[in-house]
Amino acid sequence: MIAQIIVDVPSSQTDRVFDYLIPAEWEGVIEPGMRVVVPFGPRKIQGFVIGLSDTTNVEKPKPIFDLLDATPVLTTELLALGSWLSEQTLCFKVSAYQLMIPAALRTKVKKELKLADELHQLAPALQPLFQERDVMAWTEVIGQNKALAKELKRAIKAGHIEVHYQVEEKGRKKTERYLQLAANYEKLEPLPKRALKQAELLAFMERQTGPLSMARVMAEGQTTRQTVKALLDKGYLQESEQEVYRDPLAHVEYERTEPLPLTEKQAAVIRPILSSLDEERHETFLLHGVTGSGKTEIYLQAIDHALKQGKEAIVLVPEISLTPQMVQRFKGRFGSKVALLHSALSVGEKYDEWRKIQRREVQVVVGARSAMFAPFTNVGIIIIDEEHETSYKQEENPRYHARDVAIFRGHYYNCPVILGSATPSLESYARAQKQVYHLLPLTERVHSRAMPVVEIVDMREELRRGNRSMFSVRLLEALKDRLAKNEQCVLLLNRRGYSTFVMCRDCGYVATCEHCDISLTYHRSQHALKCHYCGHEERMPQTCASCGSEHIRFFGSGTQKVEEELAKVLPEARVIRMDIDTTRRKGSHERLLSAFGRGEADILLGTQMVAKGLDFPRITLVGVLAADAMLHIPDFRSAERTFQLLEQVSGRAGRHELEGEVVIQSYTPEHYSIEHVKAHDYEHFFQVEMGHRRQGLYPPYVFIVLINVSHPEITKVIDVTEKIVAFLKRELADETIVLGPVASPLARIKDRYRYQCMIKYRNEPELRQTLREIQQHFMRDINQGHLQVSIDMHPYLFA
DNA sequence: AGCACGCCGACT
DNA sequence: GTCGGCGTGCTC
Repeated sequence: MIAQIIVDVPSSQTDRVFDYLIPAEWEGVIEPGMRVVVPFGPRKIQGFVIGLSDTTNVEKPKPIFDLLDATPVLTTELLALGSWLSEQTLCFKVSAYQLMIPAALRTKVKKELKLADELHQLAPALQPLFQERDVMAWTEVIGQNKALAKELKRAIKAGHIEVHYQVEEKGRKKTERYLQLAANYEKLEPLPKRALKQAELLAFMERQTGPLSMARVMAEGQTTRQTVKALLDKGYLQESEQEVYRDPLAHVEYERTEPLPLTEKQAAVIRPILSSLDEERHETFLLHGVTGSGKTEIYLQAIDHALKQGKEAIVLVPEISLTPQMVQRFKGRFGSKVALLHSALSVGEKYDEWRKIQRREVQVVVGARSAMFAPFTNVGIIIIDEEHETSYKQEENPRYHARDVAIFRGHYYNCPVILGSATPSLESYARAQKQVYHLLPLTERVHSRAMPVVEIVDMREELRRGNRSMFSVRLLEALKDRLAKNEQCVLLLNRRGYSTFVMCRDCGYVATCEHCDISLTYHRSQHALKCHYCGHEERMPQTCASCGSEHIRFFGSGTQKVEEELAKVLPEARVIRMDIDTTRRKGSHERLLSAFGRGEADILLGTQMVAKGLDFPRITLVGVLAADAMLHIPDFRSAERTFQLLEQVSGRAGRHELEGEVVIQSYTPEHYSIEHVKAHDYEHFFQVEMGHRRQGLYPPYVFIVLINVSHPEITKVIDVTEKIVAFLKRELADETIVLGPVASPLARIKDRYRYQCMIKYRNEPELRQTLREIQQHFMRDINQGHLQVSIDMHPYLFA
């Protein structure tokens, strides 16, 4: 029997099937989707079995060396998905498969040296190495001593030392010690009279019905490790290891919730979803529901419907740790049927959640992007909440979008896919208009609550009137008003594209990174300058590096600065600040939010992270300090992102009985992305933005491919990019536009120069093949040189 | 990716 | 003469 294997060597030359012989004892045991260890050239490496066959063209296939899994880690469906994904995103097959398994299962190949002869046979220089042991890690010897390495090589050749390859898994299952009485404990010699503690423990154990974890024995039996050990040693107790799940939410209690009665509008929207479920028909729905319209309840009831059919559900939410309230709603409704997968979990915790899914111990997974690969086998419904969020696109290889994966799986299982958003991406909304997706509009808030009133303040006018502070008169008034009424406020400081850089006031010099062409960011806590791309760090300079002037200052406004200003103008206000600095520690996000929820602060001040998912009844004011910060980023989606952010954050106000108000400060209040927030008019914004896209030839009117080339030498980069552009112009259709080469917006990162070119096309059936040829053509340079060519079939980031 | 094989310069 | 530099090609 032959196993078809994708080896764990991410390179274009090994990106194909290799045939291996299945040893007789593993016939019928090895299945597609399992990981194995195989000999590959002189070494041993990991591989994924993707198929079985009776025949092979290989003359003398080598046998599989070892088996890593008892059950497949990849289902038949996931194997197909991986293959499709590698074609779509032009990544290696093995990279696609690695993506689908938890990090704890990734393996490392360890190279070991083993003494295979008598110690004295070895060259004298080598003997000290093997004095105490006969196996050692290759890394211990290599690289530190050239002469020694030479001797080693000779000894290996002579057969005195053998090289072994060990494939090792990174994560371990967590086990706990369990204790129980030994079967024959009554026949043992009685305990000595003075062993009072031991006698107590024995009595305690006699009262138990089954094995008890060590932790519980100590706590409930009021005893210590020494006492336990004494009884173990004497044979009264037996210990066993039991696997336990690391439960990230062990200490959290969830209140059980029941389905809420749906409003008429909600009922109208859920109907087509349920019939798609009942008819086992794949369909992609775009649920366009304004903030506060009750989208989540629709998700919950649709999932419930799928579960009742004995099926499973996958739910994606943007960076789940950011929305504890969302988690609460899922856990509250489905309890232990839910697994959570998000980036705040440790490697081990993620592995445990993944295994719950794999063993069918849960039926619902709620998670971030990668949760879309949950190894379910009977998916009934797939939901992507806040579908416009850019975090659903992975910005490293494999550059995939979770939405595309969702639709693949939806097709496979003939089940509905729901994309939900108050501000859908233009691509999705355009598809809904073309009836590719089924549009489900939900235009009213539940209980017909009013959308918050939006006021836009022109900050130029404010300046003309002599107000140089960062708060407009209107916003300050509103804040004071809420403080007086004991209501709560959210203040958003849009920091994206607006970092704190250091500039000389005399000559205009800006401190930049010496490895990257990008300005350094000032970090107050360490009084240092940092590069956000390579991590380079330097002290804040006293004088300008260019002209020597002492008038060097940092510009830009951080949340800390706003907090200080706030303390000056509203000293009585209690402020919670939420940004990268205050939420870095695990769980701090939840802590800050629940403190705010308990009313321990009046103002929640933060960056983008306060815009999403918050639902507190006492929030009646939302202030946006600089609405246009993001507008000037050179990205065709900047208007779309601005509108989305403003609309999202507006939605935090007045979600319950109290009415909400939004004050948006802007230097370009007439811009359509800001103006249309006023009437919460997505439809109009969409029309205007589509006009711009058509004019500039941007998605959804065309598809875009971004090719980024980087190399330490700028001449090489330009040369390669020019060749790529010339090739593409020759190969692709006349209507297709190839732009470039141009320097990337981040022209240098980590001492590598970066150039890019862009393809805009409508119809190119052979495109992926053409791009593969580029990868092949520069393979040599990529393999040995320092050339990198990255291809993004659907870019969201143009740096 | 590694690793071996193979062909040229500068050393004991 | 050999050691070791790295370009080239292969791994079932």
